[in-house]
Amino acid sequence: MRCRSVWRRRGVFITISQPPSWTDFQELRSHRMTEESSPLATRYDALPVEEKWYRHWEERGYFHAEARGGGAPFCIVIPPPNVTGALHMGHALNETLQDILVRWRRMQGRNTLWMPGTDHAGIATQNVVERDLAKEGKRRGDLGRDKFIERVWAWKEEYGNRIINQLKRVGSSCDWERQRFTMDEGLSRAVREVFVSLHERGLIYRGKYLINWCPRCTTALADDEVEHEDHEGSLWYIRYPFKAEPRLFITVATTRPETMLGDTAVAVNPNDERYKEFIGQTLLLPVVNREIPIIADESVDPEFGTGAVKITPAHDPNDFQTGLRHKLPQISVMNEDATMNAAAGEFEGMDRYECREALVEELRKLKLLEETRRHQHAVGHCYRCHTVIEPYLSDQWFVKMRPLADAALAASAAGKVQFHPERWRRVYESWLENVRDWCISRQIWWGHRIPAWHCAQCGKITVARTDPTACAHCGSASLRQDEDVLDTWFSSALWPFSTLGWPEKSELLDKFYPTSVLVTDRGIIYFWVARMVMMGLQMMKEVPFDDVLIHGTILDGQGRKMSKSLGNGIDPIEVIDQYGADAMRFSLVMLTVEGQDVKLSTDKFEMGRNFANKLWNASRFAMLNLASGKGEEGELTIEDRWILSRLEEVKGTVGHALEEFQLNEAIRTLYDFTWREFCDWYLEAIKPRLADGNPSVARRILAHVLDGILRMLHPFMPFITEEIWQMLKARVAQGDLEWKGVAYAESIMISPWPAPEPKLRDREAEETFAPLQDIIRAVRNIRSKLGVAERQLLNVSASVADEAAAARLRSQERILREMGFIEQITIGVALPKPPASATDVIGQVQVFVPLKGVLDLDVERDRLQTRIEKTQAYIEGLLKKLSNRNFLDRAPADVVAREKARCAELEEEVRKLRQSLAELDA
RNA sequence: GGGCGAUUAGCUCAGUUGGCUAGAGCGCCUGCCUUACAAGCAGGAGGUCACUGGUUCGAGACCGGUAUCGCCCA
Repeated sequence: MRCRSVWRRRGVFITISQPPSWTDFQELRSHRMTEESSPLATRYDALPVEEKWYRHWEERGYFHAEARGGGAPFCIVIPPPNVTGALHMGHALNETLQDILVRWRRMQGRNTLWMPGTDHAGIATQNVVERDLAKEGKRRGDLGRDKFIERVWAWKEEYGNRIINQLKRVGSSCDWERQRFTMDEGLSRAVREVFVSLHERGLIYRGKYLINWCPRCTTALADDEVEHEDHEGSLWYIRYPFKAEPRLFITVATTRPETMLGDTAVAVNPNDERYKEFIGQTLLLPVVNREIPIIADESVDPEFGTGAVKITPAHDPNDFQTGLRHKLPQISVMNEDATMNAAAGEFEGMDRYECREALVEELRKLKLLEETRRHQHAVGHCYRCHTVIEPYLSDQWFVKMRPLADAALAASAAGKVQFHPERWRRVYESWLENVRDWCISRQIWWGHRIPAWHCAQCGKITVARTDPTACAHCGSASLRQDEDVLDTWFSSALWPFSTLGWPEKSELLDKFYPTSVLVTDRGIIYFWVARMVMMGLQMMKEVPFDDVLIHGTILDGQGRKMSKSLGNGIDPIEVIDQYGADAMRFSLVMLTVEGQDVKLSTDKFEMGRNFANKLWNASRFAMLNLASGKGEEGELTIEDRWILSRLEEVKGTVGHALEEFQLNEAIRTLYDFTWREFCDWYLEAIKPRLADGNPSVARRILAHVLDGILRMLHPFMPFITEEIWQMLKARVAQGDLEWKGVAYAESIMISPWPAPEPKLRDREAEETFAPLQDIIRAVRNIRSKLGVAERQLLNVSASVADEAAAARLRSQERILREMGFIEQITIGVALPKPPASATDVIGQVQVFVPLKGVLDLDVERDRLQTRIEKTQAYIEGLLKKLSNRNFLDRAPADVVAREKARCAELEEEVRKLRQSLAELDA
């Protein structure tokens, strides 16, 4: 019967007698508890609790905020998830952090609005619906624009709320009554107003430029929507013959031979001696036989390839700029789907990669291919579909970024937008410093259609707030609206004010703009955060938020990003089903420190589940004891004073950590306090007082401290804290157990946050309690090492330095006896060591535990020897320090004094331990 | 090429202005049915704080350099 836990752990019975397993025992016990003693199960069951309270909160309207509500405003706008999206761990973390801030501020009495919603995710959503259509063998062109958009709306109605419902499972206390969508009428009006307004100010323009083109989505993309990846490719060395003497040639190196069909020059560096004499001469473009000049341009790197580069203004961003400088023709050789067009001559109709192969083969035949080398280079991919981007020449709409970016830079420089952690400010700033104009038009159908009309008569464009009937320039009625829609991020950039009612006058906007905090991942600092700041400054004349909290990215157990293609994601909904939302939230916050990435695996959630269970059982214990009898007034004992003082400190630490966005520090503090102090020491300390049947002030303190724990934990673990708190509230009301007049509201989520009251710190109690803990631990250690059962009552004597110390310790005899399972304790000055005693020394106190017949001399000798060695090692360190003249002279006096005192104390400890060791055989 | 981050116990991570013997969770070892909790309790083992040079009375922390891994930008 000695190794049951082993059997249970291994799940195998290895004895002949087959004793009952632990699981059997547990079932029996929990059955007894639930049936006879308490309606509370020994294991916390999260799911029903979470479902119940979320519905309750929503029904009571606790999430709802009004402009006229009391308290200083606190507002967070949600980073709108894609309407096509499904909740992933990144969302779960993001939601959790926002909900903590929101619930905390709400409890503090702030007028708190958490504005939720989704964005229409133009390309992504269109892709999803097109895939649906493809199953029916149709393409969007078969439906036509209007029918297709109807279809997308229908899809949105059916599936668009999925992610919202998933956010609710996390516990998010968003004001759902105010939920918005970027394609809403109101938000669409905001988009249109901003577009027209920026156009009027000359900050939006249209033009033919080289943009990033996704041939699969057949749309333009913004610079930051292109993901660069290093690819192992080739560098082809191609000979371009001179027109005047075709046997001579210049060799150029290129990674993209197919674009040579659009070459309009070859460029060399003007300082490159090798080529100086050829500048101005004419080459014959191979295969095509077009005459192209050799030009000189500073931008050419003489070190790259041969130092001579082909210039293709219509298919390369650098060449485009070079082309402009030298007024070169722009010859586009591809169609929208990256097949070759008529300008490619014999290659027309081929895909760009087919063309590459065919062309290289052709060059080889012509003996114009000099060599091919392996070459590592960065290739841009579409961030939505991962197709290789084609730099492509086309008419697009742009936002002129320089003036907007400068304003955004000024705002961060002036400290109007604070990043947490602060280092992200530089990331944001360096993007703004280098940003190029933003291509905002997309050649798709799902999105905000650009409010610009092309006149068939004069060819000019009319941009208007209301649909025009006549051209603003010539009055013609033959107008056609621009086919393009706007980048989804254009509407997202307006989110902090468009959701609050802008461009209408709105009380909500007046009250809550600028919002308080933005919580997001570093991945969208450019896409979204910077653009919101720019748009906020342009349209509202104020930054959209004061603080930006950048949290880490969730990675898998091996440190890789979670992705569908790797299949390494953890589904938050499955985690919630298995462990509970509170457990998930707790674990995520425990693991996420100051914006560091989080390596996650499902077993990490056991931490949260175990803590929830611990809290549940501690509360269960409290409920059982608060159910009977009233909490009488009376003298506070040492453990009461101690726990109240500890609670006070925790209130301060947690509040301070939250102010500093150190949510991890806050939850860690609460975890340690709840488990290591409240459960391990306070609950254990008051058990005898509760059990002896005498009315006790302990009940009041118990209720009070639990209340404080629950309130502080509520933002982190909203469901379990509400469940327990409601029970506590009922007990407190029945038993008249209020302490210090703390009011119990209707729900914990609208109860006041525990305000720190530093004057309630009781340092004397903490200083008294700590050595008591040490003595108890010493007795436990002796028991454990010498094989004495934990609850076997012992007689102990404690020898102290003087009568005053003895008196102090005697006054705390009760708790020593109760927690140390001591029958009789003798406290005196310079007591002799009883025969056959185990010993330990804690500061000035020497503890003797007589163990006649039990004491194993060898074990005790080892124990003391180890203690002595460890203490001695520490003393040696201290002595070294204290014998250093420099330390004595230069370290602060209090540090020196502290080390001296510590050293003396430890030397005394060692002396006593040595003496005990010597007496052992006596 | 530039920037940022990481490197601390077997694993995952804390360690806030430099100062008690570097902590936690998981894992590991010993013991435990202890009327809140075995998702637990009590006790314990386990660390050249990546390497290197420096600043300092004192460095896991501050400064310089190196290495490895990761992210972002070009």
